[in-house]
Amino acid sequence: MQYDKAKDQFIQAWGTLGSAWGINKAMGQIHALLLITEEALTTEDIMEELKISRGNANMNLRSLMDWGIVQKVLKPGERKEYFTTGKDILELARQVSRERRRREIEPVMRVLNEVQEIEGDTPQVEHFKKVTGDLSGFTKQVDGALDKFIRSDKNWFFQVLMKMMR
Amino acid sequence: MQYDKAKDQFIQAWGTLGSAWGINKAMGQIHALLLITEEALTTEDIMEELKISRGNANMNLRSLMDWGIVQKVLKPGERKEYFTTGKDILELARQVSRERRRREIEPVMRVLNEVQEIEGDTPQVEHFKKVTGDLSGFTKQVDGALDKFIRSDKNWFFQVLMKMMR
DNA sequence: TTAAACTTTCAGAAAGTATTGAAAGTTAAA
DNA sequence: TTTAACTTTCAATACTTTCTGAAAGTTTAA
Repeated sequence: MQYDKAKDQFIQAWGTLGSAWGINKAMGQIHALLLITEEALTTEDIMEELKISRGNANMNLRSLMDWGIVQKVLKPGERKEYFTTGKDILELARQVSRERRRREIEPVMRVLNEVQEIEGDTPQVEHFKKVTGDLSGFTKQVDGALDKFIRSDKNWFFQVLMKMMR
Repeated sequence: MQYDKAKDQFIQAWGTLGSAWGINKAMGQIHALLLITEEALTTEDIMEELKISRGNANMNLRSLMDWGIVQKVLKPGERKEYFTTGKDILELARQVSRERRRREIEPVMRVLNEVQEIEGDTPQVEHFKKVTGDLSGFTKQVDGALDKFIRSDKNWFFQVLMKMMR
């Protein structure tokens, strides 16, 4: 396979994966492009490579920076902003976990706790408490594990995987 | 809090969580409704409770059945179809993991493997191989862990969580 | 200052998704 | 059979998200 074809396939796949998990396709594609490019790129480079508009590129670069997975690089003597992303996959996974935890797990936990404060003792209410309680318990466990992962180093992750396997 | 309010809040939250993870909102809401309802419900019950059309209800019930998390219940002597969902949260998590693995992780792994077959030995190509290789390695690890989880029983899950924590 | 180089914003357009409702299809009792 | 009860499909529409391009904003150098 040729480099250009492989590159394109990877960028498309990363965009599609993003979409399936609720992340803007262009955001995924920009990230993919930065991942496979060693040097930092300008907005124009990205516009040209991905055939997207300036507004689109700018907006998604901001989002990627909000997520903490793309950094701005300023080159001495240059006005233009360059962008790059860390190439450490574990660190990327940690950052994504951190953000999704904050954005999606936390709000759900808040609701689960709130609805537990329900009045009454009909079977209906009991069942509701049971289900949301189970959900809350499970979510807390996952959240705790995620937190551990986020704070962890490389060794910890592989050690856990080893432990899981045996 | 009153039951009706809690119920509504939970249903909305579940729908919103679904959206954030690329799952149709109505699909999430139907699942939430079935979760907190002990008895199986008909399409009409669901239409009425969630104020959605027959087509919408039917379509999303089919999707939930495709995902393997909602079951059809046939009541003797009745023509109508009833629907219900398992109330075991761990089992739900396993089923969702199974499906997302099949639908999203597998295609990405296929692409990552394909693009590794790239020709050339320029620094560009080397870097591409490095990054996609890392990604592939990480994905395989996660996939393996997920597979283990999917096949696991309740005990295994909690044991792993305990191991992670220490 | 002014002007040039660059970034951000945002209204409107396009594309993508979800939803409706009614017609077509299916099934089982009469 | 026929009919009634029910489910599925699907074209049309509504809604949401994404994208564009140009105008407005900002920063730096002259």
